[in-house]
Amino acid sequence: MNDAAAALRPRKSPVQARSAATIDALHIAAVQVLTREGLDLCTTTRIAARAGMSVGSLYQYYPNRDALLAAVLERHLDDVARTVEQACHGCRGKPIAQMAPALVGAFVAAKLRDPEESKALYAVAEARGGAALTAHTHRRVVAAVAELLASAPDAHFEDPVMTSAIALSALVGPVRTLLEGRAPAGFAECLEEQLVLLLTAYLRSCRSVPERKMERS
Amino acid sequence: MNDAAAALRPRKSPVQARSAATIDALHIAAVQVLTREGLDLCTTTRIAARAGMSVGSLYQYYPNRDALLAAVLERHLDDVARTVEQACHGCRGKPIAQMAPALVGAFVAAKLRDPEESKALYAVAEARGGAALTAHTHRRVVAAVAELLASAPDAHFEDPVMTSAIALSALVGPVRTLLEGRAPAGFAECLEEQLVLLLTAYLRSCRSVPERKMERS
Amino acid sequence: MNDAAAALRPRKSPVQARSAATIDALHIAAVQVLTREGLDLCTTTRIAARAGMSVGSLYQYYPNRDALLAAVLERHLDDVARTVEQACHGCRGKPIAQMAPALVGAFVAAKLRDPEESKALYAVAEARGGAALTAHTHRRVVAAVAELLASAPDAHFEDPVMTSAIALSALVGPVRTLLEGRAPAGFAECLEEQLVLLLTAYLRSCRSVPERKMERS
Amino acid sequence: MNDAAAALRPRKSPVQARSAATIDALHIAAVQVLTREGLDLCTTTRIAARAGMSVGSLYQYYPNRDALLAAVLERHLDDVARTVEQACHGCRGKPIAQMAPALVGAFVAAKLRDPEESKALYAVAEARGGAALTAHTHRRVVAAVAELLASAPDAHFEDPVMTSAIALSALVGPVRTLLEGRAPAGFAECLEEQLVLLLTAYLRSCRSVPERKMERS
DNA sequence: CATGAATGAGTCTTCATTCAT
DNA sequence: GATGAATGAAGACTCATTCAT
Repeated sequence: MNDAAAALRPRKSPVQARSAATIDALHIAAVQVLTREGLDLCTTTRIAARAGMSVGSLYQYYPNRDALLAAVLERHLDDVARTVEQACHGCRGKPIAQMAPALVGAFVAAKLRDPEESKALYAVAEARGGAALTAHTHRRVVAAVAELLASAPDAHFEDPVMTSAIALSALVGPVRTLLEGRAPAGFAECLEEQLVLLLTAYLRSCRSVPERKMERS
Repeated sequence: MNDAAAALRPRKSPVQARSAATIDALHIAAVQVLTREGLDLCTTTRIAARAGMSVGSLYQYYPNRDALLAAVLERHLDDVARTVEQACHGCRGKPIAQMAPALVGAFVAAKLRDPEESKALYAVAEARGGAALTAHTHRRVVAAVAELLASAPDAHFEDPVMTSAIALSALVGPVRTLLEGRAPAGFAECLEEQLVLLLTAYLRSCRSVPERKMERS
Repeated sequence: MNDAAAALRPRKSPVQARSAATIDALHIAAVQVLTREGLDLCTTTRIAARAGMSVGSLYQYYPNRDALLAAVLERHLDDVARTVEQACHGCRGKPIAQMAPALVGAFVAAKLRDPEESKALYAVAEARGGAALTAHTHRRVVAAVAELLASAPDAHFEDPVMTSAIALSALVGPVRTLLEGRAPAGFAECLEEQLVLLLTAYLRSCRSVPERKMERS
Repeated sequence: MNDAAAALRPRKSPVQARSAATIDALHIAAVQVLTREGLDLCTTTRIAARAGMSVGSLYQYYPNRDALLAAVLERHLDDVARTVEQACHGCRGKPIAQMAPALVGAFVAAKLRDPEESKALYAVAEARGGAALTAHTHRRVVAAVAELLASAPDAHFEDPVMTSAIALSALVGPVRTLLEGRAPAGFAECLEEQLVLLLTAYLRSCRSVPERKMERS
């Protein structure tokens, strides 16, 4: 796994402004090709061409195709994670009724900012090795939400990490359904509202755990 | 879409016992290769080899690789759908508190019966054209659950299809998190319990207000 | 070449009526498939299917695909040859002015009886080894026409075989142009008339000078 | 037909000298393989190998095997057409007795310059789609000759295009007979002379049409 | 004898990656 | 550093031919 991870690292850090711009161009191009042509047709040559450079240049920045796609995916996941983390910071210590909308809002906004991109990157995540990339960011978000839950004044969670993991996964499901076109008509319009309902209800029924102590007594 | 669908249809129906066995062997082999090697390495040659036959034979039953994978995916989805539909029939007219565990139980059981297979097939579903295959089964399950919800004596849902779609998607999320290895330790053990909690809570908070009055009284 | 020829011989002679019927069916099927699908798609399976039998049966009568196609081609060429030979017999000893229309008529009729078949078989003749098959029949027709020329009362040909070969080839050219769709509009309608003109003119200008004196006197 | 034609277009134009050399090498290799092995064995791998490059390189210049073969055929046909057109220009306005040898000479020279190549390409022309390629060049040559005929001072042709088409086809026949090895001994030696005889005689008997008017009077 | 499922060598074609210019 | 032509391994797929039933 060490080797595998090493093989996916970018070749050079964007120490120079030019590098950063080039890498940006590559990411944008990759997402465009991914979006318009699909993962199968997302070849290095095509990406380079869309980015206005030659294949050779692409290989100056990434050791192979997978490394580039991994980087693109990572950046996307990182964006989502940061957005959610900021939301968490913003409502630390607030009651569940305020946490839920904030969390859902941040998550949905991040994922639906560019739906095509989000959708295309799911395909990348599914491909060989994608799980590892996703896992890291996922844990990060779970941790942030767990911390948030622990700070709720109107609830006590026995296992905040678990509750966070379930809750987040439950939010991901409907968003993915929407992105992948399995949603019935009108789904998009009431998605956020329903997710708030869902999250609030779930968190409320989880916090009841402290009550169990009372039951035991 | 007609053409695309036609291209994925199997070539011959298993009229003879031998054919049926061959097709079964192909499905099993495909899942094994998918599971152990990943979608990229899941080539027709490898599948045929694992199934103990030559590539030619594979092509006698499926017009191309995608058709085989589609058939494997379809069979799996169909299994899940049928399981859930049966559960729905089994608790029609029962209160939410009984519906939720039955639904979650059926769904989780179907998806985790062969976790490796379930996981591997997500990759297939993600690949070009997979959405269409998933969509059909998804609608079928959504419809079954919607009907079930409408039969609940202790609740009235304004838009059962939407509630069903959200609820099911919310169940899918955590199951997928588990299958794809993003789950924290202990996740598997409390998954079903938490999903029941989640579903119950969500359905309770969705039902129309009038019912609540009756509950309180 | 002996081996090559042997490999193309049919497997059994049609001693039984059933064999003859089967072989007929195969020939007809082969021509149909050739005509409708082209040489590339003219596979043994397709031919057998169109002939209402299994591939296995086809191989009972022909050792391989090429042998079947060769037999079909040979039969066609033999038909043409026989037709022309009969025409030759029919106007032996007649003057050129009568020979030419008879020859052209026979040849054109034979080749255009089933234009699709004629055309399709050109493709077969062009394929590997086809030259050998064509050569034999060609020589036969050339010989028949040469003999006819030698019998002309109003002409003496120094080298009847050569004249025959040139003349026949010259007739083939326009017929082929028509069959292969390179002909301008109206070509078909005046083809025979023009070929008679062409043949008559050529034969007249070939015959030895002394004859001309006789004609003028 | 637009799509079909597009699929056969070369991929890149030989902008660089290297490219032009590569394309030339491919054409030469294709003809050699075609000549020595036949159309069936004329595979992309073999062509590339004979050209001293890898298959990949072949596909950098042609989108598929047929496109390469089509290009080779086209180049050959274009050569022939140009040669004949030049001969036509050279004897415009001259009497038939001078036209015929010039035309025959040019045509025979062009076709027999590299007999193996000419022969091999007939097989290509016969293959699926070849007719279309041939047709265009054929029309071009027919038009050039028709124009030439119209310029003859000692003859008037009612339908020069038709006469041209018949005459040219009649020349093609014997040349093809020679190339494909169906010719009797000595054929090659007297071919040109006989074709001149043939063409002259045919044209003379066609021009007689104006004379008919005189007959009618 | 007929059948048609099975075989697998051999095609075409793509695309990640390299390296001479 | 940039370029993009060249590479060739590897995949999908076909079809002539065989042979067990």
